[in-house]
Amino acid sequence: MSQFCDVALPVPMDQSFTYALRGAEVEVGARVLVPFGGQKLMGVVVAVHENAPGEGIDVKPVERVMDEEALLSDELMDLGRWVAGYYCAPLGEVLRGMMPLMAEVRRQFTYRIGEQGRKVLYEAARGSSRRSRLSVEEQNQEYAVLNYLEAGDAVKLATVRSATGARKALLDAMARKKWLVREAVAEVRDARRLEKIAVLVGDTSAESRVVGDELDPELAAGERAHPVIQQDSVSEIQDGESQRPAAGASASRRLPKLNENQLAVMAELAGAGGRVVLRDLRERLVRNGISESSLQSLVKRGLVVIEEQAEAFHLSGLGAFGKKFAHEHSLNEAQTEALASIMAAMAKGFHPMLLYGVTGSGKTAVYVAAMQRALAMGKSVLLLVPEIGLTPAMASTMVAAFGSEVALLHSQLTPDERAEQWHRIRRGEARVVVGTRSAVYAPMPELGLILVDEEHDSSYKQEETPRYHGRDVAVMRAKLRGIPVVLGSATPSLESWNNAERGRYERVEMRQRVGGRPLPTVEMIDMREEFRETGKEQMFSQKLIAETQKTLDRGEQVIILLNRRGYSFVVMCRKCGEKIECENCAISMTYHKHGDEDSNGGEARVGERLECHYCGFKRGVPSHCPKCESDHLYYMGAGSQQGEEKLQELFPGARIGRMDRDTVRTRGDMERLLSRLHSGEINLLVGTQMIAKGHDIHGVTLVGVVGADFALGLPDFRAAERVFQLLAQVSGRAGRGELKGRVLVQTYQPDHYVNEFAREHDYTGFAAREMYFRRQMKYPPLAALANVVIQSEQLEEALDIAARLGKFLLPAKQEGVRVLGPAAAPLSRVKRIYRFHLVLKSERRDTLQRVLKQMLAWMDREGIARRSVVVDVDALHLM
DNA sequence: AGCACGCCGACT
DNA sequence: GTCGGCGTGCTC
Repeated sequence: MSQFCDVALPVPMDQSFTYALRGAEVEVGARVLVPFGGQKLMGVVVAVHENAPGEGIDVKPVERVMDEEALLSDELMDLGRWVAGYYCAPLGEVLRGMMPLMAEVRRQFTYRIGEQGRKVLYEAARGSSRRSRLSVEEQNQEYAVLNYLEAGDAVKLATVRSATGARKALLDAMARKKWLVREAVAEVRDARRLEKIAVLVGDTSAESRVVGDELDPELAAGERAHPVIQQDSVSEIQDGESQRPAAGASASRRLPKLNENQLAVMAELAGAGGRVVLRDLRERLVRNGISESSLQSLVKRGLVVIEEQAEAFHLSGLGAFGKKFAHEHSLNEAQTEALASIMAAMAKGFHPMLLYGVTGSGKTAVYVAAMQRALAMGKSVLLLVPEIGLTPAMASTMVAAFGSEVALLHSQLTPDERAEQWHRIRRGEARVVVGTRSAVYAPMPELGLILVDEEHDSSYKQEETPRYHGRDVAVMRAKLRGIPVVLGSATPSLESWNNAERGRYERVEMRQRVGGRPLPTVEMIDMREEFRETGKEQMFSQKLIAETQKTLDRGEQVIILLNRRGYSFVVMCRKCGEKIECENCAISMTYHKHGDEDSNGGEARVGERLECHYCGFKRGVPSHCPKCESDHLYYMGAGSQQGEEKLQELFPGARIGRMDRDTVRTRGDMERLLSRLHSGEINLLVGTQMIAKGHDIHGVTLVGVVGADFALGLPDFRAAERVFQLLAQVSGRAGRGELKGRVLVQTYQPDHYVNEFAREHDYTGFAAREMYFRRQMKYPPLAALANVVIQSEQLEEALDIAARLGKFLLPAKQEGVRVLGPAAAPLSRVKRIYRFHLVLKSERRDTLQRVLKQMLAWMDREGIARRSVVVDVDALHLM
């Protein structure tokens, strides 16, 4: 039995902490609750050993072992260590992000009366009053608290508050002046939601907990007709409290005479397989005119027991598209070949593949087929998707194909639901996991295949510590497990493309659309020429307007991409040239004309406003320039809201819908909008890049692209790649049905290579051209890159740290690390925080990593707070 | 990060 | 003399 364990805690420090076990047993990968600097924290055991830490360290005991066996497998622990090392993030923070079980620990405080408090109370009783600056009510409250705690027990915050009405701040203030003693406690609870089910006796499952007294309060107080089983074989969460199994269930089996209603209840239960969720059963009984007392009698007689089990997971709103996917889908030749390659890889151990398939080539069908094969081989499968909420069709396809074997992990789950799914997966109940970024850590037994859909999508990158890339973690997980990983995309990231070119990934191509449908033709509309001809700055060109009209007249559908939210994204004063910026950010505010929260059939109409798209700050629309008082305010730059308005004017007969973050907030919004598109209720859709995401709407034959080349001017080495991806993806929405599609791209730079390659659907050509630029400039994927962002609310502090880091990094240049900056970040101030940055590039990733680690260690020594320096390894953008 | 401790200025 | 604000440094 070991004496000590090292624990990784969710604090921004690159070290673990040693605790005494005092006889407790614990495995690496288990969670423990430990005291830490006046708090109680949940951490993960990273080592168990006999080595007492050095002199002067006051080793404290582990307060509680939360898991008897490892919650995180060796594989996931290794993955966590890799993520921490690669992304220069503290292991404890990485591990916290790997298990969404924080809902199971509630941090709390208790308060009890201190010596000083007793003295105060004693003096008050003798009539002497104290001087205080507090209000009379607050003083009274203080005395109420002292009175309440007089017995000396430690009482939870919530209890003190409900008894005396004292706020937390008041209690903390009392603790500070030593009237009270404050202590951190942490409550552990099971996050699984439980539901009651009625079970025909003889059908009890070991996983359930019988609570038979729920239906009849008298029964609970009096004699029980059957023994109560307290059986909980699921041991992830040890309550630590008494939960021992009682004697087995020997249900009394005198067969009494049952009346008609009771027999009906029995029949109903039997007909449903002997187990029915109580809520549903009650509903059915009511419908059949059977009173609940019949059920109660059966419970009393021990013929039916009420158990609790973890509630079945719920899939909301998947009905709309659920039927689309046939189980036995016939694959075409390219799909069959792709499937064969994946299946061949299953025998090879670690084997990364790039599935490059043009839009509409049927990648999803290949995924499903591969997943079914893997399941048949007894393996479980992980499918990562960018954002489930944005592509409900993917979710419903998976549910249609895999039913209750699938667990969906998406951002809209509550912490409890997330924990519940996590346990379900770990128990092996869900052998198919479909989820966003963090699902890459799903605790899957027998994981045999990982698929990453739309692997180029930027939502795979976490934009806070640990700043990992879900796709890259997926590849590393596959490597650690020795299994294949498939990265699918119509527009692969240059990283993955490069890996395929170098032979590190097997490349599998699907160059044809399913059903032999052609890719749409893509035409550029030169907006410079348009301006010369019309002399006006128009949002939509004559040609796009004419073609839209024709398409609508033919009864077909049109999608128009306008990749900016709001009405106008710059408000400028014509007299002094001042642009209205956010108070908190160095960013132009966007004008929203009547903030229509729900223009797609909704009611809410908020007044017009200016909005900052970075921090969310909103303000009213000024009538005068805030700087020079002139009233010549000028609204520039059209967003989707204005696009919708203009289209309404141009096509009064069209049935227009809008898809952007203002109109689509939840998955439900998205589903409703898509279903109106599918039904043809909407025939003209305008929106931001959301509309480019994998939607499969057969009636769309024309796609218009407005102002996409604006992004080419951004100070970002990936700008061209982003625009190409956007053009290719949105083009992919056209011509998915019987009729051929057409794409019209309005641009001021028709000769830009992005536009030229996009016109020809030539991803390969684009990649080669772009790779040349990256090679010359030593940008990824031909160099490893890290963005080091210095941030502080104080400008001087930010400048100072930036300068010191710059100086520290000077010698790194000798090691072949290029250091750009320090310089103001392109977003020089966000949410009141000033931002500077340094960009580090190196052809050797290990060198870059070493330099970053040295820098972080040096910062520790220098006392530079880690929160003021963000290290973003493989940054997707340098803003 | 979050928290305790300690120094200082403000106010009774 | 007392209170509370905030900067500093530590957490096994």
